[in-house]
Amino acid sequence: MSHFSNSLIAWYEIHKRDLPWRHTENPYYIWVSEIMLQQTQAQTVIPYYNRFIETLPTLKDLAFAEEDLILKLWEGLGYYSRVRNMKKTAQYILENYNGIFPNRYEDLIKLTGIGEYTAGAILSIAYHQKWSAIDGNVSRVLARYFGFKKDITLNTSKKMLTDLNHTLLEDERPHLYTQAMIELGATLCTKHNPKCDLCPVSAMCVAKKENLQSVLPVKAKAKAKTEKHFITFILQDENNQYLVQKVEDNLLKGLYLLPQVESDGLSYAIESLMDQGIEIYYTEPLKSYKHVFTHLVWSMDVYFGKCKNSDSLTKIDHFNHIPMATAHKQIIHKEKHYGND
DNA sequence: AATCCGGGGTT
DNA sequence: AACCCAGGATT
Repeated sequence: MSHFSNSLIAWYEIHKRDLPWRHTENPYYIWVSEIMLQQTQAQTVIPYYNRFIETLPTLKDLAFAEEDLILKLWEGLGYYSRVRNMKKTAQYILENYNGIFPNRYEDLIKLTGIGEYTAGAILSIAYHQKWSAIDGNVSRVLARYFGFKKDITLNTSKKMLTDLNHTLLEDERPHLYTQAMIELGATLCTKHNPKCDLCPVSAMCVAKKENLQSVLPVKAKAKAKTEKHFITFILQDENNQYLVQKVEDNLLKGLYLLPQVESDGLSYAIESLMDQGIEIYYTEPLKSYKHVFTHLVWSMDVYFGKCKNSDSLTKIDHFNHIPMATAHKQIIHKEKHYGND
């Protein structure tokens, strides 16, 4: 047992945040929390986690849930394939493991949506097994503590960081070690302005000693975003029902969007919708909006429109009951004087 | 190895 | 505006 993990865990037990998934070791709940926490801050996850396990308290409930329901529970969290993969994996565990969540790495790593980090997190946190779980927080702590100066996103670096982590990971309390490393990265060893004066392991930290906190970890720069321009409609038919379209492409798959056409001008957009059987006979310009994704920016000129009745798209009375993409949910909210919620 | 996949928060 | 977040799948 290392001095490092002793100091780290002692600090963790005093200063850890009270998070809902820390009141359970049920592997189903730990799994739900870990998937939600992928690329998502803990404070954002809390209300989503509570609502999700209240609505779907068992793995079997998730396996049998409708896709519109699970996407509605995920609405606004992003990376929607996470929850579609969870349903698929819940069905797989029900059929192949009799509904018992697997507890071996070679089984977990085969499950859709579970990678090296999440497998390690479930094994260490739910099953108290000695497995590394290297996320962004842990990478940053390790890179600083050991003075690791290579790009941490390289595959070779990930292996080296896993080895370094194993030199610190103790046998007896892997569940506390894993969460403590993450907690340290999330609350003290942050990207900007790390609180080294409060850190339980600052004495031997290379970054602290050499004043490299703002240099480490080294990471490649992100690619520039491309921009796409759309004509977007809040569209009502002659029964005053709104029209929406379910996404079938990968981006936002399974969610609903307002009808929109990638175009610079209104006339082309109206023609394009006409080709899909949507006959627009009135339009009125509203505002323009921007929505930023990870690798993409949508700029949208929004119009209110009226169209003849058609069976081409999905008709709804209001937008509250379907999983809407945030890019359009925010437009609906800002333009609510057009009768929608 | 590079790219895709969301949305919110911080600096 | 740039970067990050309890990352994983696909190509």
